[in-house]
Amino acid sequence: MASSDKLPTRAENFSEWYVELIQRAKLADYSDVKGCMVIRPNGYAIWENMQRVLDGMFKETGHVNAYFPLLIPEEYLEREKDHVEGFKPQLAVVGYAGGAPLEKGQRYVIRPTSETIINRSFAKWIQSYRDLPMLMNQWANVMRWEMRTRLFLRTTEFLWQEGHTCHETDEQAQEETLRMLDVYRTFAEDYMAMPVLCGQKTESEKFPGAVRTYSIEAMMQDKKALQAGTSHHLGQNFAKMFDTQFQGRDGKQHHAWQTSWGVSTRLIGALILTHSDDAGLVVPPKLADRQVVIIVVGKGDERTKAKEKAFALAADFKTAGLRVSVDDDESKNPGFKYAEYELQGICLRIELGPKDLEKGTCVMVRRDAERDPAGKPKKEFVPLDQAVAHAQSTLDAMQKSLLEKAKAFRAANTFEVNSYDEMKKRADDGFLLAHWNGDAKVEKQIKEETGLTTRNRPFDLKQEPGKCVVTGDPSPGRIVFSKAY
RNA sequence: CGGGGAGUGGCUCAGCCUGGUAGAGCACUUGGUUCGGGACCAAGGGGUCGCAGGUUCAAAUCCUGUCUCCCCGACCA
Repeated sequence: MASSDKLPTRAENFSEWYVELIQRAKLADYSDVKGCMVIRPNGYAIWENMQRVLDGMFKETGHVNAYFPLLIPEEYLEREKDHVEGFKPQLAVVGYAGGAPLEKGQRYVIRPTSETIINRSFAKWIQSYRDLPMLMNQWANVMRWEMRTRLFLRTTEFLWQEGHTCHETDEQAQEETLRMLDVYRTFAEDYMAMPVLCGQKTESEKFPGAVRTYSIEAMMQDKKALQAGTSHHLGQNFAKMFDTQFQGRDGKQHHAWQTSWGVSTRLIGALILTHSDDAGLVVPPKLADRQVVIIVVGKGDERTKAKEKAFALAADFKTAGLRVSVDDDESKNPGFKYAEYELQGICLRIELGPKDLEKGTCVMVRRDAERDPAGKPKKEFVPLDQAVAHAQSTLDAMQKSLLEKAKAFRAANTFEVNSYDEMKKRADDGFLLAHWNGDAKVEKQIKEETGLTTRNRPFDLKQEPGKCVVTGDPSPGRIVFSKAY
């Protein structure tokens, strides 16, 4: 088969590699609706695994799921000044329904996020401090009109979860905001094998209507940053606009302190951009839809025997809790299948053929195995009776190794910069840790002149005073600058 | 939204300049031979040429508009 069947390499054209990989691995497809995508079974399966894990984590931290309407009265959004200002350019509005135009005041926006409509309900449900905290989450689709879209990373409609909580005090809301940020960090690192920087966003980068916004920021393989999740302390901003009040322990009425937090199908984009290679998709075992595929090799009687073994082996894998399938399709050559399963990101490939039957072994190939100069990955010959145990330990090792590799990559592409010149020179080099005086105008100037934006001020970055790289003004500590998605 | 590129069977593209009844490779279907890194032979199926107007006896081809995708910017998860 010709080279046209290969993906463009990351070095050749990173964007094209990304787009083609998604389509060839059958993760998603374009639709006829501008800016919207179809998530195909291979992609949706990853999302389902993410949902399952995250939902479990939300439940463990005391949250319950609910569902609120897709359509929000236009007027609700207008109540919170920053909120409407922030979202106005991205709204899709329903202005025609039931066969007739809707008057202003009757129109609906398709939710870009649900703080407003959820507060209408919270206001009814909360009377006393005894009703608090109220810890809720919804899995939903949202719509934000975008100028430029990219599969998974930015689409007009996307799937996400949005957590919304109410608390008695500022401190409790703050705790919740950070607790959920930490849940996101755990998920990113332990499941996605994607290291993230947890920290606070600047004023200009915060959520419209929030008091403070925190984010997890990851570094993609092209060294650009990706905001992978956000957690907001909303203060009493929405509570005041929607009268979300409770009678406190002091007998007086108080507005609730609120938080909201979300991650979206963008995480799938993050996963791809973090781990995948020139052969195709790489998915960490914990999130992979199919962890193991057993490919039957051979012909005639030998093939029949290999097939029997393969199904027996698959049954053992299933018993051990692994997600496995057998491929005994005779119309495709093994070589084709190897390439195809690499493209689709199956974590572990097992080859089972005549030579194995003779020796009582099978061949195992890790998706992230080292490759020789010809591009062939390293193969392991494993006795059949050790196959399950070996596969399990291999998948564990792969999960760890992906995280380590991503960590090393980030470390190798993170730099302290001490002058504006240096910052300009290194603009495309990754994460730049620089002093900045905190002035939004300077932040904007840097963005316009270099394309660099502030990502966040990481909690674990030691804050030592210094001088702003642009103005020379005092700076409380370094903040992360980077080009970003 | 600005600059650049592209839309022709599922995919990659030729044909367009110079209008005349739509092609190739891959993929797909069937049969056979193969099978440990993208197999081969044979026979088949599949396209209102992105969409809408216009010019013309005649439009994939010329003109106008429009939509979508890709790349580079501005806005954003």
